[in-house]
Amino acid sequence: MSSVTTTMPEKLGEPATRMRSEDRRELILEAATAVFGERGYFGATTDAIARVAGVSQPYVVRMFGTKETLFLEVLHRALEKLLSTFRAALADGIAANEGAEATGHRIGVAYGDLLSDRGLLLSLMHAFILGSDPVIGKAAREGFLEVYKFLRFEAGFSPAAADIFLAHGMMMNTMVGLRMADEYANGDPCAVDLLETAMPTKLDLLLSVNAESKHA
Amino acid sequence: MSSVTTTMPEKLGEPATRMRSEDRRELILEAATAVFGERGYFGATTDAIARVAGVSQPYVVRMFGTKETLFLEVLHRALEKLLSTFRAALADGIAANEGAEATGHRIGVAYGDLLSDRGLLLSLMHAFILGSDPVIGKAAREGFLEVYKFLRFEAGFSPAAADIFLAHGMMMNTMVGLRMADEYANGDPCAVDLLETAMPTKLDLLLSVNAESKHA
DNA sequence: CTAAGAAGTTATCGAATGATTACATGTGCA
DNA sequence: TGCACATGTAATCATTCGATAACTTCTTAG
Repeated sequence: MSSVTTTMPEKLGEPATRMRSEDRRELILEAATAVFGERGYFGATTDAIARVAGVSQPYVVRMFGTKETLFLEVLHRALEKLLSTFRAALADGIAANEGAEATGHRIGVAYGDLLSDRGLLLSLMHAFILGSDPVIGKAAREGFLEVYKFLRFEAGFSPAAADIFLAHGMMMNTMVGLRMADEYANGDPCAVDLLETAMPTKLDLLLSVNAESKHA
Repeated sequence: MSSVTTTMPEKLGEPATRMRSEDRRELILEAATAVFGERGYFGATTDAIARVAGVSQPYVVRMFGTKETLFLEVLHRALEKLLSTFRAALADGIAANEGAEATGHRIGVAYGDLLSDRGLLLSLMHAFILGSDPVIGKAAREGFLEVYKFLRFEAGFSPAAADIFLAHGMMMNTMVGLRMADEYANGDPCAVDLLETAMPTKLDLLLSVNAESKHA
């Protein structure tokens, strides 16, 4: 959930502090999500993931079998978290006895909250544009359709509403991936307009997350 | 412009037919656009690009110096073509004495036409989510802002209109990258809804392009 | 206490990749 | 014609990367 920098570096070389493999697994998945998010599937190395997670490279590989399997696991987790966040927002909206539109807005806000984890949304984005890959592409398509089906059949969005929602989601992801907030900080007035329009109510969050992950 | 498959394979091993280096350069850039689009900056190899272009791998590297320079050149060309296509549409709209809204729609149609080159839009997308890369990220941000400024200050879009336009563009790019049209062909009714809503009037084009690039 | 299993590491391997060098061949111009 | 340059290739190199093997150390059940 929190930034990767919370992980104690463990001074690699000295064995990492012992941990139940289940917990270590979570650390590695978190690290992998961050690294895959920054560099994509091919650009990320198991060694970089291992360093961020504070373990040795072979440990990462052995725990997940292959880099591809690890990526698929990251992708699966990201979609799971996305959908569970959406479902929670939907449940809140229903509990509050809101109309459909208010609940739709609530899910949009929930999406914005996911921005605090750059890696999560960017790993998804990277997967989404690797559709040609026989394995990753298949998983990405299925995942995307799962989200679409949630919007349509659980949240009650019309096709047009789902399209608009997803389009703005892709736009926000792109702003995050571009690190457009850097340009905002640099004072480009266009970047200001762009971000303020594309990320309503979420700009402060994006700026802080962006600054936080700057020392990578 | 046209598909990469139009390039004669040249039966590598036998020297490629002689050509002015300027023309060969275009062939390589076309091949690079396709390969970078499919696999991204890190996933694409200079060897794969060379094979598609019908030349040897060292030739590609020597002509552009480094893979990074080649990618930057591809990125630059893609943005140039995008903007020149938009400017042409804008000029047509002005010549036809249309209102602002009709011209906006015309530019949207022009964007749809760019879908016939998977590589072009997907290379852009790959660049857009590599914002953390010091070199590629910088170029990608500048390029995106250039497009934004065109919409605002040449085409006269409001910030909100530009946001919506770009959001739908990112959505269409994502559909292309996901090869969602495959799922369409597989008969998933949700994929049908999704694509028909996201790519109005462009579905037939997408499906044909997708099918054409299937034998990769 | 001790043996067995769990948690990690070091060492290393083979394949892939970007890059360099040296060489071959075609082409246009004095 | 012949030579200089442009267009290309083959051979090869050093790194990097994912993966495997073999070894160490901690923990815990009996």
